[in-house]
Amino acid sequence: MYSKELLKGTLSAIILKLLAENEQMYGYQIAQKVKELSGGKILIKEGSLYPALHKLREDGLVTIETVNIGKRVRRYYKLTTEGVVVKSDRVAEVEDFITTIRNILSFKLIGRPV
Amino acid sequence: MYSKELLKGTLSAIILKLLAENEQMYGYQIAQKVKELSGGKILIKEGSLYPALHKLREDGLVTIETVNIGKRVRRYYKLTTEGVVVKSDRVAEVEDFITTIRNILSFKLIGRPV
DNA sequence: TTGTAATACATCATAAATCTATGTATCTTT
DNA sequence: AAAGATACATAGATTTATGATGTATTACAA
Repeated sequence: MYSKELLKGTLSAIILKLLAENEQMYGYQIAQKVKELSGGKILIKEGSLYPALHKLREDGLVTIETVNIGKRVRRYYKLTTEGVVVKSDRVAEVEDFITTIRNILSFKLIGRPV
Repeated sequence: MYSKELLKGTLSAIILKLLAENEQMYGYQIAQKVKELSGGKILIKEGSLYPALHKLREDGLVTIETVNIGKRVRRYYKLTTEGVVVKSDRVAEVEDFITTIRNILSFKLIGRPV
């Protein structure tokens, strides 16, 4: 796991990005997906995830749909129209920021297979 | 300027990196250098910079030398032996983190292999 | 069948880091 | 003479992630 401070400012961008790609996801699923995509290096804790999702809701960027799976509750999150727009802005900002940091820290570019 | 949260966790790595490259620097100079290297996109505020520098001192990563320039005080910061080691760790961590985030957000690299 | 891990939600108190605002003071340029 | 740049510093507010804790169901292994 990375120093927890590093994640700050990027978590909402990550969530918005995943929702943009997957149409709808529930909280636990988002955490698992991030764990998977990061090779276990980013583990989003419940205390981070749910407040972040509720804030996205408050900001009007996602809608919540509650579904009962058997006796268990599951809440699906979907991007709103505004959420789609904000997602692009946030992701672009993180991308720009990363480019700047990489310049300052003199990181080399390494191609990754897609 | 980026969302201020984005900088969190990277500031000390940036400072350590600059000190590793420049042997000794003073606070104001560090702020100016970061501004320059970031194309004006990262503006480190005094309220961020000086506490960060003092913390590096407390952690034994830098030494401080006070110099009088005319009647003005200037404090030069230099990496300690431990500071050199920690600098490499911190920079590597940020690099690794950035790579992970880039994967998740699917940033494209110029000239990447397909 | 019992217990443990995984699934799935949630909140509160805390910690860490940066920013805003404020302060002091000198030097340079107009 | 005034304004802006240089140069340091701290207190308090803010943001955001985490740790700890809580509830409850489902699946799997001992």
